[in-house]
Amino acid sequence: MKNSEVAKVFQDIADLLELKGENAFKIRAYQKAARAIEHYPRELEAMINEGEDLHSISGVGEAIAKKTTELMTTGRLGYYENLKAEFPQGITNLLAIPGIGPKTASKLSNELGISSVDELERAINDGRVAQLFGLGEKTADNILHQIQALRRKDQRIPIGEALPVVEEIIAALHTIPGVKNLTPAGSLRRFQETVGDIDLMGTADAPKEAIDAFVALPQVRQVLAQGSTKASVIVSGGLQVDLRMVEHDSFGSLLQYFTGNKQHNISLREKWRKQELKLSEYGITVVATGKLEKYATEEEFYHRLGMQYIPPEIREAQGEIEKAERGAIPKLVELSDIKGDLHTHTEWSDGHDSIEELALAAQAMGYEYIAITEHSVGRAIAHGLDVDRLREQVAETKALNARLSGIRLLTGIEVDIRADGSLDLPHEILSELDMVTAAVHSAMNQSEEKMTRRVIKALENPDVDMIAHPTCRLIGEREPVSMDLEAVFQAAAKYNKIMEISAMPDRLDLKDIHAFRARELGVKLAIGTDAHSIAHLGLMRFGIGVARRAWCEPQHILNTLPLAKLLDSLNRSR
DNA sequence: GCCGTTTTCGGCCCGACTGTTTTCAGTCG
Repeated sequence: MKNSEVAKVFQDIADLLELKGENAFKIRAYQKAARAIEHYPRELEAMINEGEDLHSISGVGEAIAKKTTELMTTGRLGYYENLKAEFPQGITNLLAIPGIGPKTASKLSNELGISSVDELERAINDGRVAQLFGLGEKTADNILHQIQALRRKDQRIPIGEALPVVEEIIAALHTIPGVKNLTPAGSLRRFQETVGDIDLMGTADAPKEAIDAFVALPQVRQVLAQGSTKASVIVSGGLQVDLRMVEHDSFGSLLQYFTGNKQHNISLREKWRKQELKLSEYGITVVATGKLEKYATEEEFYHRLGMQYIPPEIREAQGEIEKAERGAIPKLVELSDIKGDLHTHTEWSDGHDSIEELALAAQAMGYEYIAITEHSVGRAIAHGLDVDRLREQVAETKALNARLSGIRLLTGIEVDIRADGSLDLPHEILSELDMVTAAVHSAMNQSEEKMTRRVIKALENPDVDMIAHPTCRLIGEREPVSMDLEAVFQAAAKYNKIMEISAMPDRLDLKDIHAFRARELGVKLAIGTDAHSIAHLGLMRFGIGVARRAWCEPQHILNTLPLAKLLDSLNRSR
């Protein structure tokens, strides 16, 4: 059973306990454990099989460890089954509707016998919901809107789609006088792979007037809530944007408060509450005196607490708070550390631009090198190269190297790994290239055992330097292939091969927690954009986001190396 | 149910907005 499935069971238990009116801290314990398990970089199933202790996961104690083991070994959980039997089936679906919490869901179930979204919609339409004590016309109407919105949008959107939207809104808000410091917060700032909504922070001479101007922007389609310091709106495209404004001198505290993640903030507040300090978006309040200290920057905020600054991408309650107190937060890799792109396509296969155009664009970005890695012959649909065309293309690349200065083109290929683990181009040609990247593009539904053997066989092949987009997932579209990543990483470490972090926003593959684990195991990583056009070279920042979430420093990322060292590291001696 | 620089019990983050029960509970992030 996958970690994500276990996490879902504990989240469901938390929902049911809420409906039951259980102790709020017990509910929170289950929610916290569910999140911790979902984001844990190793599969719990393997840990249990190897007799490892689950208590090492923060938030998992004796009871939840025991329940996890029962779930993993028997496929079911008695406690969960009993709990479910106490409620009508499907009732937790009501909790997924914004505005409906446990109290409202219970009321709907107990007084109107509602246990599904469809039933709820009917009850609103015939007026029964508005008549309930404590609810009313307005509430019923809001719920109906939320149900309709829920059906329109498919939950979370990839960060690659959200970032351009927020950048457009920021540009629009900059036209409001007295507004400064506009910055996305929340999951977007932490570079999580998908975001549910957009949290936007800013400061203003007069926050309330800025909020009023915000809701009047032409992009705003619907105003969900509006107060003196915050507003929530739906913009065209259906995305929810929450704007929060404070006065300029509190910006650091505001940004810290709303960047999260939730557990990072809760841990921090709990810790300092014991020291009689209250942390909020307005600053730090000394409880004894009631004095509020304001912080204009996050750096000052963390330093006041005797901690190093913690980069947003690693604020995930994964030990970063303790490390920051010891001064042990590493210097994470940055976009400016990147010296080149190791995964690009040109018009020779399915790319848009010529080799020269791509080379000049890379040079303009300050890169020292890019690898040209077309598809191989097996990818007919991508106009993949056979031996003859690849030789021609390599000849053109080398000619360009002779002509261009300041940028080095590496000859390469993104060669298909066939279903049996062999490559679809022969050693003779692969051995002539600067760099060989191998990737799975077919037979993706193989069993975990087969797929693992297939990829490990490619790693064992001396011609291969790197595995591209290792799990082949497309966020929101295609599930990752079934593969024992732990075994693959161990093979990659053994043979000194590179695993790619694909910066393509709908891939981000390896994903954060997998890159984290690979780094722990000593696997070399590289960030590639998989650029199919010049514009795609700019996607590198998304790969940097993943690498930072995986606690990668420059030395963990191969394409931070200058050209000579990179060539040494590839060690192909040709 | 978890956890420990108050360590095996007694705590457990903080504030904003909405609608309605008009002083506050419910919900959200």
